Amino acid sequence: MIETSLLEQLVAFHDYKTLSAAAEHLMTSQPALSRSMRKLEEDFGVPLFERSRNRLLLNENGILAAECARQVLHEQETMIARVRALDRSRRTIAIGSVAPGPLTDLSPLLSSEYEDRTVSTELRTKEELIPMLKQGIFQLIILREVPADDEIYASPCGSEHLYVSLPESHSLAFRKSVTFAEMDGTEFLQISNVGIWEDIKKAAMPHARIYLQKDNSAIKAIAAVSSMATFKTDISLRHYAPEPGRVIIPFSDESAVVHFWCCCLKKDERKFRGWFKTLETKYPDRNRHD
Amino acid sequence: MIETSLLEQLVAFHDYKTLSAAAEHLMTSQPALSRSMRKLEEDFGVPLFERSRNRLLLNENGILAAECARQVLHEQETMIARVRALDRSRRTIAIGSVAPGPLTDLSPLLSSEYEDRTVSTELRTKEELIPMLKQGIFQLIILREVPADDEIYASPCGSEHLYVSLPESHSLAFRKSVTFAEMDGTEFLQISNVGIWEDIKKAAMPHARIYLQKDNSAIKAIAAVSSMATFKTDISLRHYAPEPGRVIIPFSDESAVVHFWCCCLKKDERKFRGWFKTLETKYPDRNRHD
DNA sequence: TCGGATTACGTGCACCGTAATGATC
DNA sequence: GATCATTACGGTGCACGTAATCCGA
Repeated sequence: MIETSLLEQLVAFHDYKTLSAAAEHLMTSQPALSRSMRKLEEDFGVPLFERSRNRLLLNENGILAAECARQVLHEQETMIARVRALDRSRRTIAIGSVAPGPLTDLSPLLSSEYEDRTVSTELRTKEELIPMLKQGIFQLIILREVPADDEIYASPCGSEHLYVSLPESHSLAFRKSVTFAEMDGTEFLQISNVGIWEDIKKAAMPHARIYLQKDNSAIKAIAAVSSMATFKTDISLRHYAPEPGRVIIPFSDESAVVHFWCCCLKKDERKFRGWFKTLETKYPDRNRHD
Repeated sequence: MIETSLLEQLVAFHDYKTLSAAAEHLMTSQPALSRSMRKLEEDFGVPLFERSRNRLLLNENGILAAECARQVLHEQETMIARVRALDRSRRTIAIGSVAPGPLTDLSPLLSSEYEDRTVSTELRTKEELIPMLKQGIFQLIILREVPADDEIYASPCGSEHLYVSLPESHSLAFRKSVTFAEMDGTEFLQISNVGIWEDIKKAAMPHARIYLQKDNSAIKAIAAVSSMATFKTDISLRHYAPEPGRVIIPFSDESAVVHFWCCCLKKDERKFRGWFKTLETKYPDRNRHD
């Protein structure tokens, strides 16, 4: 068998045409490279070069060998990349969700459940999440429902209730609750992407004007002092400090409450035994489906 | 990059399950292998093993690495085989022909033209020869005609005339020539495969009984003393001694004479410049087509 | 004379094997 | 006690770099 370093040197010689240029590029000496090429020829067992006194050229065999060597080296790199990628994936839990709320609640929990692994989160549509779960891109996904898929295990993981944040001066600021119908036509400022809430709001308040802003602290500050309505949820309220001079009012509509399910592949259920136990404790079954 | 020897050792460990067994198989020492596996881990940059105090196991990464390594090693072997095959092919000239006659004449000529290469010959049908020429399995082929193919160069390389060999006692033994019609229905003994002559004989003498024999010296001896007719050609007569007690009579039919063309790929024409010059000298043009 | 390959030569270190140690069954 | 991996240690070979040589443009 032929050592990888020799193949690299062959490829370098093929690319740089002279031993000296290749040697420089490889940060080695010309004689070392010259010897390597001899050894390579020895290992292949066939002549690879045409030698004149001060010129070394690849012959037909050598050209083929260099081309194949490049291929083999590429295969090796692929191998290394694959192993490293596997290792990385073994050290992280990737969780995808249709909404940011449950991630806010669950990712710290996940981190403490699996202390040696890092948790990465991503927002996606349900249509994207299921195939990505199957491909192993995500180990866990959070949906609004139990998917009709017998490869997938699901467990309830809480709910989220939509609120509106209004300046105290707003005409509805005194209310205990509001309806989507009452708020339809209002202008909202919204920070960042909110997944499925987008669709719910669009459906329930077709005339609302929602200004989506990137999650940028400057904009955030502006929103804090502006008189525009913004959205909150029970989850976000638990995690972030209330803004002074504003009142928080729940939407009373049924569609303002969403229940979530945390899913994994059935084949991975054992791996996440501990995690699902935690979920069951934290979110005692309303209507489990598993 | 990772040295090939380390990958081989990894694969051996994967196969043999313990360092000691793998070390024995690799004809090296246990400590050496232990160190190699550490180095391999270092090179991959990720853990490949689960180590207990006196047990070494591949982890998930390691298993993937071993599987990929096996693949890479296989690629390497393929590379080596390809280069060696190319070298071999560069050292031999493979010539295919529709008939054995021209090979008898030409292969010694080829050998002396290309002293450093070995000549290998094969009998095939025209339908097989042309694709095999294009695939590089043959560098030269001999056909009865100029192929209608603009990738192929052709040059005349002589002709062959069919004769019959009869015992002196035969009723036609006194003739200066015979016709296929006169010989139709005769029993012939024929040594070995003769390519296109087969078809010519079958077409011209549909009632002849030709007993094909393997090229076996015992049978040859029998043929020499038997009274059965056999075939000869001007080429075979030039190369092999006449058989005593027999007369050699040419077929006078037009189809008993065949002209041959030596062909190569146009792209190889330059490589065979010298050879075709030799042919042109030996077989001055009757009706060249190139 | 310069650029490039090879040969000559001395050196260092990387790897090897033996032996010892540690650990588990 | 047997088996297996790892650590320790001393020795050797091999591959390296420098320098010298040779050759061709």
